[in-house]
Amino acid sequence: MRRNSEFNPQDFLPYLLNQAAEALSLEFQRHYRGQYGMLRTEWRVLFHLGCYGDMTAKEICDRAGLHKTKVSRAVAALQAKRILTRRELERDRRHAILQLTAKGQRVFAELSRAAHSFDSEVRASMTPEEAEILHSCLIRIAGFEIAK
Amino acid sequence: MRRNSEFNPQDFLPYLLNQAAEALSLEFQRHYRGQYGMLRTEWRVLFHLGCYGDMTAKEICDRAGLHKTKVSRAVAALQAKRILTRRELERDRRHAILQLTAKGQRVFAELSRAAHSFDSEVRASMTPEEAEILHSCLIRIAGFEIAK
DNA sequence: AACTATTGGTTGTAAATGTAACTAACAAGC
DNA sequence: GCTTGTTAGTTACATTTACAACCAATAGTT
Repeated sequence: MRRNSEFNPQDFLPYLLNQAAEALSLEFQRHYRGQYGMLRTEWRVLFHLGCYGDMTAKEICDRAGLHKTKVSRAVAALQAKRILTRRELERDRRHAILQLTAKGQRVFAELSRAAHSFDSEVRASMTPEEAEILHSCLIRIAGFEIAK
Repeated sequence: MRRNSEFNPQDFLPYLLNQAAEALSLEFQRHYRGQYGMLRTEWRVLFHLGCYGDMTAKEICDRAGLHKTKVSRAVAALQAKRILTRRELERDRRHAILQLTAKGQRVFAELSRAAHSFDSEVRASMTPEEAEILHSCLIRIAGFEIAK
């Protein structure tokens, strides 16, 4: 059995990051998925609207680093689920402001609470210093900016 | 414009982790993708065989936390590309040991070098202490263990 | 006004993925 | 030997995603 001791997948940051992201997402999905049968992208859109307030699909794309087709379909799905509504601007009829419905806001509030408590749970397994460093490193790495 | 100041997507670890992972993967893809037209899963399988030596598909699944169908398809693709061969065990004909070909080893060596230098590049943007903490946190988080 | 470019967004289609059902080889109990 | 169970791996199908082509509204140029 050949063996290459020089390098280990766990030492390769993109790989490790992927594993960690997947594990954590999966873990969290047990909290929210199934609840409303929503897709990850739909959650993201909801989340952005909830956190930052009404905005156009384009703005969501830019902020979340999502492709416009993904957002387009997520918005359509959320609209069908009565989570959000679109209001066309008469100033420029290409734009449409997306806005959470009352139901959407309820769902967001619930999700946001779940996310918050999940986060503190994870953080509880680290020292404050570790949490701080992890956070800042990830922010920096994420800042490589997915331009799509 | 409504605004929820309590919570910010960037503070939600699964989200941030995802963003970071995606950004870094995308960045690295410029180094390896296109070169051989390999899919991420294929790259992973290759990587595991290269790092840990010959093994069965099952072992790759366990080690890499990948579903068997994914591995199955990746192996078929890699076989078609003459990156690896399968040798059935006569002891138990359900198993087949996967083994990199000479070409596979060349490709692995090349990618491994690229991965290594990419990694040091990323690490160069942090202090050794940060790198150490980031690594250990991610290992711990990834350890939530994707059982699939 | 007419012509082109750009922007916001959607749709069509092919590739990738997840899930479940399946096959084949072996193992264990009777 | 025959039934039942388990394991390694594949296949089939439905869902998701990526990518490109597209459309409609506006901006910019002549």
